[in-house]
Amino acid sequence: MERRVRVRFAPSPTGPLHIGGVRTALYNYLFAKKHGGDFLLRIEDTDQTRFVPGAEDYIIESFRWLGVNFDEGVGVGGNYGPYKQSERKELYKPYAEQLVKNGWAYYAFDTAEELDKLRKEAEAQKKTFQYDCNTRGNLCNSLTLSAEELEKRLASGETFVIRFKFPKDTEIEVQDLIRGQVVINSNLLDDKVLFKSDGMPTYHLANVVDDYLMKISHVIRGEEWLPSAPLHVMLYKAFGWEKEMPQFAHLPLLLKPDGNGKLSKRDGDRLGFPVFPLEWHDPKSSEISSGYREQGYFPEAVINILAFLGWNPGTEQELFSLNELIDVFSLDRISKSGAKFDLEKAKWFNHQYMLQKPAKEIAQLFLPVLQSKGIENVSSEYLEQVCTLSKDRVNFVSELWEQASFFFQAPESYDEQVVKKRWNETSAAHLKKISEILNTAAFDKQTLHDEVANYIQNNSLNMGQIMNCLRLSLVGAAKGPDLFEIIVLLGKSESTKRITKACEVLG
RNA sequence: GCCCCGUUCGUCUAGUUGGCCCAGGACGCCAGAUUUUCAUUCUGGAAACCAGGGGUUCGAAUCCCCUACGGGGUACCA
Repeated sequence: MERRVRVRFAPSPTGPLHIGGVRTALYNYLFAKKHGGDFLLRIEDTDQTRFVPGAEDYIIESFRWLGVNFDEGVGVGGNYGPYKQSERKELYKPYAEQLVKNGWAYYAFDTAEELDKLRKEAEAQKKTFQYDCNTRGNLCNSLTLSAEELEKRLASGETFVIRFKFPKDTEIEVQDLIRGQVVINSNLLDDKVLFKSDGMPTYHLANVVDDYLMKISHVIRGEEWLPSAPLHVMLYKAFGWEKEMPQFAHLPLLLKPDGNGKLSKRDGDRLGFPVFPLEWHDPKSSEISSGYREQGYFPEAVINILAFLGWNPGTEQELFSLNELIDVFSLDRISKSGAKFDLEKAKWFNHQYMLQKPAKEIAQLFLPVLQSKGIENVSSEYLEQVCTLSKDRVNFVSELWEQASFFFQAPESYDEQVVKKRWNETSAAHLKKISEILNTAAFDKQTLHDEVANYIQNNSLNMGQIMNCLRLSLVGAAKGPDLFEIIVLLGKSESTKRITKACEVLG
């Protein structure tokens, strides 16, 4: 029988979630929905020293904005809770001890300082110290201590960690849905700490135990986890959970757009694109990192951008809604190599959504911008029409002001380049005539166009010359949509007023 | 250092079983068209000899090996 698909996104709340994480979550979500399964949010806060206040809410808010919804987990509940590892704290130790009992793990009493020293010594000899099958026999642990000594130490409350005991000379196979089979020899692996001296499990233990208890069917996570996948596979074996072991899929990483290395938090503001879904105010440094939302990206665009960073549908279609992505998504179309973020393409995606979106929706988003510029009392119809005329010309709502401000305030100055090129001593006289036409002709786009064109033709004038002067007087620059659309929208009196003023100023 | 993963236009990538690929699409770039301007739009173009070198084969981007380069890991972080 097919197992029910259950996947999880399991971030640790150590700061804002970056887009690599968002993409991982997205792929999990798409996979779950594609197969009619469940998508859960589990918070992995086993490292108490790295906890950052606000990070958890940030994560939840990010996915709410993106429209990626969890079926279960922190913030939504479910039958397998709690979904925050710190709230499951008590549950892990028995599992670790079970492994000690059945010989798959052992207590270790070496202090962090002692191990540090060993590492430094090894380093001095250009070697690497590893706590493994070759060294554990010489260290302080339940494999080397006598039974009485061990008993004494445990009874006295001395702190310890529990380490996994890798068997010697074993080829460990990991089946990866993206990479195929990966094999590694156990002698190369170190005896990872499963349970820390502060009473918390490490990622490895908590992850495997929780995935098992939460009946996770597929683990889709970043490639940085591939090296520890053999450990996880062995843990399932050690617990006797081989049948319940999820399938693994390790995603390629998101790389810096320039240079080398994986995308980091710092890259965003350095290179002019956000690495976070939402703006993040660091509680400690009070540093602000920009977010897609605040930069004016549409959530649909961000989804689309991220989906295509490391995956593609194999067709030439590039624009997909979230639901369409669910339809066509599959893990075997994920590429193996890392992807660099392309800012230009990201803008293009946003532009595509700008084209698609109804003016009404854009108007809603533009309203706050107008208010910030002190523009009040604009009718929603007027605003909407401005958006209809202008939205195709920008990538972001925030650029709309630059493109369309003249619809709300008369030009204060006139682009000098254009003045120099187009305005001459006869311009004012002609514009006054055109102003008269505007006042007498039927006030619709087509009629106005024809009348003005007639005037220009009858007087053997240059179309470009006159039209550009007219535009200059209304807009103040050589930009904007169709001139007669502008005139009709601005209205008769405003248009003539602007023409008159331009004639006065420019002579 | 050691281990693992990867490598097709500047970027994202198609190319899954070797022949239809002297490699296709998209972004960006360049040119032209349209236009009263700017932008959109449309048309066209430059752009990867498939990391390099060896094989296997009648035939390889596609299979094998080596090298180089890139990335990840190597913590009582996730």
